[in-house]
Amino acid sequence: MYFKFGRPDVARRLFDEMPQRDVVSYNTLIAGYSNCGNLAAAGEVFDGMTERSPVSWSSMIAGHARRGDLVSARELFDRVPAADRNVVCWNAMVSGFTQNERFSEAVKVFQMMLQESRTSVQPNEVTLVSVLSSCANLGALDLGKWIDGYIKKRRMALGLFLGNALSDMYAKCGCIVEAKKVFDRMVEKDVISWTIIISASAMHGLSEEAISGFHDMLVHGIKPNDITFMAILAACTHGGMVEDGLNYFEMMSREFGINPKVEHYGCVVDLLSRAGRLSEAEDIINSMSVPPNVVVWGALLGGCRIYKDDARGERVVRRILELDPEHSGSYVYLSTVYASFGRLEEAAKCRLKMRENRVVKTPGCSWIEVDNAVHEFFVGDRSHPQSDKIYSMISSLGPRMKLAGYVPNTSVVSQFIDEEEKEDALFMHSERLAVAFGLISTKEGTTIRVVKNLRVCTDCHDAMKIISKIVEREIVLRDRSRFHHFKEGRCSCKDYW
DNA sequence: ATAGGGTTAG
Repeated sequence: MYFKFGRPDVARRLFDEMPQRDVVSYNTLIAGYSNCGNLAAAGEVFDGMTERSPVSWSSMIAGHARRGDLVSARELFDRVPAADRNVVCWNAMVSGFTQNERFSEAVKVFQMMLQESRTSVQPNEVTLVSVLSSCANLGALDLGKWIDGYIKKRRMALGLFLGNALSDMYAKCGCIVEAKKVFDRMVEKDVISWTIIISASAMHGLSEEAISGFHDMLVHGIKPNDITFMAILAACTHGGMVEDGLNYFEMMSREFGINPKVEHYGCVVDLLSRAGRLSEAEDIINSMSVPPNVVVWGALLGGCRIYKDDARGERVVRRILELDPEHSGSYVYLSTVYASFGRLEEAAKCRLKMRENRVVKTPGCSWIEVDNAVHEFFVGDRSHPQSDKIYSMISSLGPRMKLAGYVPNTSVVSQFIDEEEKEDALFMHSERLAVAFGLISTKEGTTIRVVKNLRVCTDCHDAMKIISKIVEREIVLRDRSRFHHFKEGRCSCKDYW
């Protein structure tokens, strides 16, 4: 109890004053220290134990994993006596990797667990929830489907946790119909279940469905939370429904008493900026009840780019660089603004400054799941074993794409403004590598599903549309914020994203 | 009695 009230010292005194101490008393102390992040103290108690139980081990593993120290977690895990290596120990590892965004390692641990489970442990609901979350993040649909089958085979109940995790996995893997089926099968639904469906609709550009989902939710007596409003605002942004978005933003505080967080302002500024209402967006930033961050200013900057409002853009860049001197996008944008005014010297200075400050951009990365394995590609990557085949597939597509009307978008501006900038254009963007690998390694006619860590650039978006047409394949590309379904030369986002 | 889990913009 004293741990829960933030008084580990009191808990420790009580422990020391106990006339007798058993394994459970030790475990309680370890768990307490672990939960408040004091792994040194937990380790000291753990090392002093003469007799340990599975609880002692899993508390220690989870404690290290929560702090992101997966190396120590792993070392401990490997030391657990076989008899004590129960399902909770495994779960601590799987969830540890998942919570630290090391999704493919989470999947690997799960697969190791399955190898072992034939004799000793079986995954339970907690394991599956963790792995499904990793699948959702990786876009690993095959494994996700396998887990769905496993749940059915073992006749496991679709409780709130498992149902939500399964539904979210389908949604994030691009199968919105399946996600809804799971939702419908669930006996009990909470605010998270509804939010998953609303945000799934938003991610797929189905704004009307998102809005009707929101109203259904209210009819069912479920109260939206701040995350639900994030989802509904994102739906309005993706659908260009500016007035609706502003109404929901109003409604959030007025009817539901939820104070907008910086994230909500980010959505609204994005909503207005994309629609070209730049001065309204800037007014909102200047009247915010919380200090604006880089994301909020960045959303306005995005609008300045689209609508070529260079004067405002330059102003916004200065604000961003005050907050984050390493913001790569701003340097790139600023140099473009200078270049467009013919101030080439200043443009060059800006690029130089970027190099001096060692501004690092997130490298573009895409991945695709083929035969239960996730294949990862970086910009210009040649490390894949089948790299030669991949590149020859890309070059063989080239002439066919040109014939079908594809014009590479190589203008200086487009190279500057995309997230992966100029020098990358000499290489191949990661999503093209992943799609090409999909083309050479899957059966004709199957849908190709690729996930990307950044947003897709205009040029690749055009290329994907053409490729879907000439190879007669559906390409589902999930980028950082939404899904693009390319089919017969068109994209589900209607080129608004 | 003490351990492990799901939703969030750009």
